[in-house]
Amino acid sequence: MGNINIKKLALELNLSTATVSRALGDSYQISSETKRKVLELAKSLNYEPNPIASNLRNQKSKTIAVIVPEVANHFFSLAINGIEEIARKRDYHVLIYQTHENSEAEIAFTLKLLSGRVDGILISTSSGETNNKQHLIEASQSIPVVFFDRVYEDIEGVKIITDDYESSYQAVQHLIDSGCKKIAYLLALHNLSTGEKRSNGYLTALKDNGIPFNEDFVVTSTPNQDENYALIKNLLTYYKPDGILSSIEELAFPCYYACRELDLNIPRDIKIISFSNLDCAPLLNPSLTTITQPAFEIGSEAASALFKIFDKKYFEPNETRILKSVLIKRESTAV
Amino acid sequence: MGNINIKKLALELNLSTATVSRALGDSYQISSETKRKVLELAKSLNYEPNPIASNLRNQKSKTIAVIVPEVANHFFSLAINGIEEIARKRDYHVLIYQTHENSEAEIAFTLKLLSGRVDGILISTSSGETNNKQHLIEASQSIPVVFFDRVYEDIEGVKIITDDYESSYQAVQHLIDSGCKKIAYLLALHNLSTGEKRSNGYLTALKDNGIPFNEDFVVTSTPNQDENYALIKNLLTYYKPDGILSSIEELAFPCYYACRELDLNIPRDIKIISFSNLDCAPLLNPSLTTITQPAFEIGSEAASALFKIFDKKYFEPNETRILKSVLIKRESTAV
DNA sequence: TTGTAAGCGTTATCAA
DNA sequence: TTGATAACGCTTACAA
Repeated sequence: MGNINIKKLALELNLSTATVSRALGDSYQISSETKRKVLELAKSLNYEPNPIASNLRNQKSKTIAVIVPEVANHFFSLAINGIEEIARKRDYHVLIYQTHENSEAEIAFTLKLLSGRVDGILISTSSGETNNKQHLIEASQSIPVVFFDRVYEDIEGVKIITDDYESSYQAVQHLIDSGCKKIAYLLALHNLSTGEKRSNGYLTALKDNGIPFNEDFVVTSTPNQDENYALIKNLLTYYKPDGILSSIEELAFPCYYACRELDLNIPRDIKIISFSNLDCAPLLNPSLTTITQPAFEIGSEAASALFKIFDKKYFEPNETRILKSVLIKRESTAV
Repeated sequence: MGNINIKKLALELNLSTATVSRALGDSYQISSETKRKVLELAKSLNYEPNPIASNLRNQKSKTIAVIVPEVANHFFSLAINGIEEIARKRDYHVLIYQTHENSEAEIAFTLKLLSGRVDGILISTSSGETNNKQHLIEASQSIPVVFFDRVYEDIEGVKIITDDYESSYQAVQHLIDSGCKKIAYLLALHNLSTGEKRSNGYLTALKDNGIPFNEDFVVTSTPNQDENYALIKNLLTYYKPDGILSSIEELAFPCYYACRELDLNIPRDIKIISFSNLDCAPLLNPSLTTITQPAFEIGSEAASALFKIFDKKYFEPNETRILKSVLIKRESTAV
């Protein structure tokens, strides 16, 4: 089972471990006859090389780490799917770490990974309160790191993101075109460039349409879902917006529930758009207009970028790849 | 960064590597003065021990593997979430592998993992056509393995599952109680005990209610989503069931779409229940009656069981933990 | 074409 | 309380 190793193969065949190792590696130095014998015995004994020993010797782990806020989130699980598929093609292994939006956890994971456990890191940053980036800088100085979706623009590194500003702008424009005058914004990821761009899209679209900004219409989300629900209900009750743009998927459902409870009809009384990768969006009641990010592609692009770094050992330090999201108009913003 | 090791610390401090190692491990044999010096230098140089070397020496990887059909599936991503949380508490690392329901892939992953890369495996089996289990038997003979949700009952091993038979039975009973007479079953996982139990629940509930079984009402799902959609449309068009039980989440949406296209009203013309962990079920149009499995708990229970095996080095070879699913009645089965 | 031996970074045994 | 050394399983100069 697990405990058959090169030494035993060598002993059995009256060869040196070196020869066995080379035969297994299909080295040109070894006679085909020897290769045949070694391979035969290896197969018959179900020999599998110990990757840990080989990693130690080769100073690489054939493993990459993926650090995300949550696995159980449509966007991230799709991204992981994309990452895993690329890693599979290269025979790499994928370690998963969840931060639950906790910076401390993110820092701890990141630093622990810099000593050989992985050859590279793919990270979508947590949006915890403490705007701590030192660990990200250290990480990218020490091993290849690719940032995806949730990034800090001011950190040097390869980044795979989407056109957040444009998407957000376009969404607000769509709300305005559909007749909305009082557009609320559910703010999240505020300390990240990702969130900042989404906010800017909202603000600029308002301005370009001559709609004055009113901070009462901005709800800042919290890590607590109940609290978010209360905040949204409060927004709907006291400020009565006629349109909502939610900057993250997690806040779309609470909007629906709050509207139900307050007996507001979507889209008649209020129109809703959300950044979201929910595949049930078309089946909701009413179906939800979404800004949908190419989550799978973000993952596979990020992984590909990482492998490109492995291969070339050179890359533009600030290469950024921007993928396009799509605004899918559905009933929740119907006129 | 990555390349500071015990040897360098030892050199710097004029100590042996043994002493440094012991100091870092807080061994009782080391004077507190020495410990202080070592720890201080280690911290100042940002030293992190190389886990690969330590793994090789200790013959354990502090890593577990999770093998699932898909990451981007609500059930599995929740289960992974549960697994990750437990692993985190024990300072274990989690490797993810997706089989995409491909037995070949599952076999390859499993066998590759038996040579030291991981200390244990958590697996939810793929339901590929070839009913190949040899690799699972080999795996559990060689390292600790815990099976969850999708299992073969005839393989020895620790299993975490749900009450599939009862859930399925109860769902059909609910359909019958709601007035359905022609109940279709969307069959999946047929080669696994999991699927078999769900089928049996369906069959027995029909029998107990004096409803003759009609094989035209059973649709066997395929890996191809378009084909599944066509099969369901065909079922609805030609056999006109008045109730559907879907044995997997993936087939619930196609049912909704097919009903829309055929202008069938849910629940008036046809009632639908699905095994599902979709959190949008209550917001669908109409809201979907579901059998919801405790996905997160299945994951955390499975991980806990694995760690129990690590700890005790002993366990009942066929210990099975059965968690309860819940039938949540919603509009899709309203009378 | 094959063998010897060193070394990857740790840890544990044994001796001092 | 500390040090010398071997060993984990594999790969690769260097030698034969």
